[in-house]
Amino acid sequence: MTNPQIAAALEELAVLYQLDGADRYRVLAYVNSARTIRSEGSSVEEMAKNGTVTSLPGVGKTLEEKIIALVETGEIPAAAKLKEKLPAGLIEMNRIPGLGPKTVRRLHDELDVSTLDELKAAAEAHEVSAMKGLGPKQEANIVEGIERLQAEPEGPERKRLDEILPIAEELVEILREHASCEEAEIAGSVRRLTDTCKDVDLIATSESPKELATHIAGGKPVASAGKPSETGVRLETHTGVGVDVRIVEPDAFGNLLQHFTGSAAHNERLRAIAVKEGLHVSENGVLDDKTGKTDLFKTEKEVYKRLGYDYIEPELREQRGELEAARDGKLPKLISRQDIKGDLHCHTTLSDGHDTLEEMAEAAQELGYEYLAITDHSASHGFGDHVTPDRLWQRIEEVSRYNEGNAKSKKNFRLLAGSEVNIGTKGELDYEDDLLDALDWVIASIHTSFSKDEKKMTSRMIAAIENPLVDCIGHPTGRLLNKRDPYPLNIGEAISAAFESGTLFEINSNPQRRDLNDIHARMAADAGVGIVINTDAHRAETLSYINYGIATARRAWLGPDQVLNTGEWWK
DNA sequence: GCCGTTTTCGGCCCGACTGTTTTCAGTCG
Repeated sequence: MTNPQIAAALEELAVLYQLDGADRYRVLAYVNSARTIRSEGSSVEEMAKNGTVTSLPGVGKTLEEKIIALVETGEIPAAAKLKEKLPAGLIEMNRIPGLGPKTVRRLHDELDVSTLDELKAAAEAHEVSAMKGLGPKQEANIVEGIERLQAEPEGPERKRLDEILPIAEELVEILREHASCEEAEIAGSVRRLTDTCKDVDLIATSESPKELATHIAGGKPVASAGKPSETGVRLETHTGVGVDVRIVEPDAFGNLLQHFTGSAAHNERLRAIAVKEGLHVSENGVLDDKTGKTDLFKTEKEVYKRLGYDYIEPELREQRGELEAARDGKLPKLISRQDIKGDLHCHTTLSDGHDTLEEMAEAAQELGYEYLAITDHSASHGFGDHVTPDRLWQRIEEVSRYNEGNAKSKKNFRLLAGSEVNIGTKGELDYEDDLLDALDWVIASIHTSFSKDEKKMTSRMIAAIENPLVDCIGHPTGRLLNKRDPYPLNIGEAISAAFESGTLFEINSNPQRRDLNDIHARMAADAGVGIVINTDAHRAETLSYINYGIATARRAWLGPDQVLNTGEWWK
């Protein structure tokens, strides 16, 4: 059972407890433990079985028991029991925006409704607005919410960062162009550069906030807008992205930016620690119990300093140890775009790429790189764009001639002859050893047979890792964001094997992949596995995807020393 | 349900908004 599956089961139990009227802090304990488990790199199932799961923060004796029952029997007894008592429809009702567990429970008890259809019928018969504390607006909201839920049962999909970032940047420019706008920034998960984002948070300072809110509401990308107010406005773009714009007075810009950048978990921990020191942190400032005074700060750096921390980069604010590190002066120096000296994974017209070897080389030099590995697909790629051994031998010659030409003109740039070879179902590669040996650089990737079980996939992967001719594993888990789950793989075992054999792992920068992800990349680097950040570009323009890979590396706490293509070509 | 330099019980982050109410509970981020 994967960590996200365990987390989902605990979240469901939290909702069930909530509907059952449990103490809110008990509910919170389940929500928090689910969050911890979701961002844990090691297998929580294994931790539960070997008795170490209580080492996770927020997981105690009771949760340990429940997790063990879950991984052994597939369900948590307490959840099964509550499900007998509370119809499944109640969990669905809880997903109606604006409707929480308290109201859902009252609707069930007082109107005897157990399904979405029954609730909708009751609302349409105006039974809801007849209840104490509920009125016509709630009733209309319920009908609308049910219709939306039935049309789109999964709820709105989170957008990938590359789909949402350009919109956020366009909107923040529209804020900045207004005369009354002093400062405007992207906040929220977009600023933390997460893989996917639910919506866009923008913050700004202005002496005429309502005017600024009205201005952004009339922006070109905006399809609809709520009522602009003194504190901001809520928008929806033509592409269906929700946008929250928050505006405050200029003096509190640092507090506001810190607050709305999140993550929620980071801020909750930050505030909990502050309370012990008599400080209360919010978007409106830092209140000191001793003096009764609230301090406002123009920059985030000052906010963190006031609370006793070094400045924490947004990508690190995920409640993964960054607060402790910032207090002890032990935050890592993160990698940045300027550190990257070359790209070690791209495709040309030889296989399925759009541009020629020369065009890719040209683009790499424009990015200031010193080297670029040409890694077209291998002999069994299929789709009519496989590369035969003969053709790859020729390609090695072409690369060599290109480099000779460059040497004459004294350019500090070279191409590397490489390949992205397929890992077969038993871990075998699809070129002969002498050809692989003649290449400068070999990436091995899994492109077929994703549905084998974890044991088979792991041993297949480890066979490739242990092959001395393999330099690097490409997109190691095979996921496609919002499209395809990672194949089953024991990442911990793969990391150990890679460390033993000196094989590198790739962070694939394609924004649909970002694979390794932040959690696994941090795990691999902590275990001493070398990381390379590649784009897997299939055309010259997409060499710029490197920024997404760097974002993942930063979220993984990586510095330039842990990423090999920050130095000159080493082989 | 978890946790501990306010320790084994009594706390547990913060504020805005909404819809319903005349002071607030519930929901959300």
